Amino acid sequence: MKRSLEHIAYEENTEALAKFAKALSHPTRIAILKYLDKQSCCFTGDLVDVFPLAQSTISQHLKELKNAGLIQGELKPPKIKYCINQENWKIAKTLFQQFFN
Amino acid sequence: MKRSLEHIAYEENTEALAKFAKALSHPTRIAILKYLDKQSCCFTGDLVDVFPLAQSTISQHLKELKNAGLIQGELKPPKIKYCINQENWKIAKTLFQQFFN
DNA sequence: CAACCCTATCGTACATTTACGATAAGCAAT
DNA sequence: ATTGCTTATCGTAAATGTACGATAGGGTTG
Repeated sequence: MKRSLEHIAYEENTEALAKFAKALSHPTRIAILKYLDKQSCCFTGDLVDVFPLAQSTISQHLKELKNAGLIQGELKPPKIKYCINQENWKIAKTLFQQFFN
Repeated sequence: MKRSLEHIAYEENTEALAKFAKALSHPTRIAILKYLDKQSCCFTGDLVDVFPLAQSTISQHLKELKNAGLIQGELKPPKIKYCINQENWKIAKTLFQQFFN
């Protein structure tokens, strides 16, 4: 990618906002979050039933949402229950609000 | 990418939101929009001076923002004046607001 | 029309994303 | 310990994204 070696010094919160936006940049992930919000929580398998995507693909999207901090998983053997991470959700909400004035 | 051939039928606005989020998914584009908001408008050259990026790279980012509808360009020969596209900006704002409840 | 300024586009290189099937890993129950 | 269920991870393939330098194009001015 021939990137500049030095890191660009962005303004406060710019990168945090970009990171959240990136997590939201795929319609499937938006849809997953909408689903989570509606159901309050769900298991990976539920999503595999809802979307015409492979289980591994869903798992990958969940991983990205988790990495962005927008969701969190809780072990409910043999399943994993995913919920919105309310704390970070609020942070994201605030960042977008501020950004759009 | 071995994509599914058929298009997934997402809920209303899901793809529109993802498209806006994608435009915001790079810190440089966020920074450009913040700059545009502060200055109300600017020329490509201004941004080339502000960011440590090649002119072609800046131009590419502007193109993506334009494709997403978030900015618009106006010919002011020999320059091009870029401004926020207020109409679509409002739409994006509303979509994010709705999404975050 | 020639020269100039500014910006877009082209060509290229490499990283990242998205998708799949196959396989591994974690845990409960038999 | 083995089986079964669920989910994550691996390996792979193709598309997309990000960056650069070089070049082209559009429009004004000399």
